[in-house]
Amino acid sequence: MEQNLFVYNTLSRKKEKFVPLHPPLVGMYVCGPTVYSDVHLGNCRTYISFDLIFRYLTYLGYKVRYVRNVTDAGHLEGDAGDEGEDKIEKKAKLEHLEPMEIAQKYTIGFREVMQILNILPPSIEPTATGHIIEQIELVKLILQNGYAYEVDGTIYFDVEKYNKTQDYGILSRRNLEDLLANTRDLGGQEEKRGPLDFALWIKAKPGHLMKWPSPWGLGFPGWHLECSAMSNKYLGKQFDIHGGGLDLVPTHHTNEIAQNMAACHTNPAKYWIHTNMLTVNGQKMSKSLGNSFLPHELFTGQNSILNKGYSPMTVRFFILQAHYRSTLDFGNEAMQASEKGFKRLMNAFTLLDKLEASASGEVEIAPLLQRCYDAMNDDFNSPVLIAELFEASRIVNSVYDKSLRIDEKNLSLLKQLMHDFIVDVLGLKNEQAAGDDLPNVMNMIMELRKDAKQNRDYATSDKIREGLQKIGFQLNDGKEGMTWSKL
RNA sequence: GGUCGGAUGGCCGAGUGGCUAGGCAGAGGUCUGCAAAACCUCGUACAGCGGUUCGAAUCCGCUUCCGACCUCCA
Repeated sequence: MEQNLFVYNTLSRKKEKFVPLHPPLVGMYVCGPTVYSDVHLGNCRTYISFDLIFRYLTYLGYKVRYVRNVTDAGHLEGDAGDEGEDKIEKKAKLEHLEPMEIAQKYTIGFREVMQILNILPPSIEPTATGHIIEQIELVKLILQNGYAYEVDGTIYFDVEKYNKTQDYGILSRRNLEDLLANTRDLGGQEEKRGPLDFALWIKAKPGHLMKWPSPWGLGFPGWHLECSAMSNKYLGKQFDIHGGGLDLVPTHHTNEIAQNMAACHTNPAKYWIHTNMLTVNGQKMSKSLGNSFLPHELFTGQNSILNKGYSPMTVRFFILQAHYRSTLDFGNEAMQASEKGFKRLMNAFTLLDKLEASASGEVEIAPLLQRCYDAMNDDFNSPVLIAELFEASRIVNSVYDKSLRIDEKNLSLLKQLMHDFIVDVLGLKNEQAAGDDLPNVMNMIMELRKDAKQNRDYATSDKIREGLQKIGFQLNDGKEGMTWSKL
């Protein structure tokens, strides 16, 4: 179909034409959450962005295998190599639970949030603990190829040796000298040959709960290893897209590339895609800064920085109104703007079914449709797509008001356009989820009000309208009769 | 401190050499019993200072401010 998709590649820092390695198949790997706490809204932004990408690629007809992992072991507090405590294990000790109980709890919570935000499940959602064998095999391979060394049951990746033949900073565009010059002395790392070396496999200390037997004794895998092992297993040595948050570039993805290069002699992904951060007052949303909040708090409005709650689709719409590579600043004013805008869009989308075609028309939808494609083909530019959908909404409203005529052919094209891009590509859905009987009941009430109006009994007609308003329904008098919507 | 990125109208946000998105808020109008919605019109914004150019918000340089990464972070 449309073969003019351009994708921004972090490797080249340019937009590149998207050409899959094995069309029509597309392999995409996205770094998922570490399940030791609730995901906050900033995390959600990344998964919404990749959901958009997944949806659009699928819409274009590609057969996408989308792998998004769940990290349930190996992610340490402070990346001091082997000195930090496993995040999940730490939490488990605090709450007197099994580590796997922690992982289970937050995995379920994560999936719930994903579903509420209408984020499609990936094709495969592998866990680190489910792939210990694959990770051990990968460590063996890296050792064999001479890019790692063992110190008392812990295996380190030798960054400086790797950089002699490869470019360690290929993704982050930093050279080794600069990196070395800026390394902090964190102490407790005397085992390592170089300050940048990172652990592939870590010896379990006495009392460590999550550990597995390996050729080097009881231990557990390092954080970066799982993604290399699992992407390799499910997508092959080389696949099309590897993604994640921008903050993963300098460490996690840099080390991932080094691991794959050392083991398989190839950069795992052709296109590296990174999503930008969600900010609050210009600052990155993060747990440590204390400016993060949970999706649930946003939906209910129960957080001091929120002046009210916003529906999940409003949140999704808000996020899609910015391009994934730009920072997006969160604010109550911006949320309210999105809430109204989203309502407007969905209102027009609903009205679409009531439109009547004329024998001849004054609008051509084809150019508008092309602009929708153009927007998405330009590195998944959802804000521009949304602007075009508002243009479509204007057409819908004008036709509904009889100030514009549309013929049969263009009307059906318009219907297809709005459905495809709103529902399939943007993944938005109408939340006015009317119960089965509600439309009939509302029609009945509107009949009564119509009669009252015809009898010039405005006291009654206003009473009906105001009464409905109080319980959350808005009546709108139009030329073509009354419509209603949920407030 | 090092590396990188950004500064767009009241707010959020596209764009990136000429045709100056979009949403929200605001002003005026049409419609309406009144509202609401919808439609039409409007505000002529691109941190500052230089430079390149017929022409720059868009390219180059400098300055100021902000942020990200270098500790874990989507």
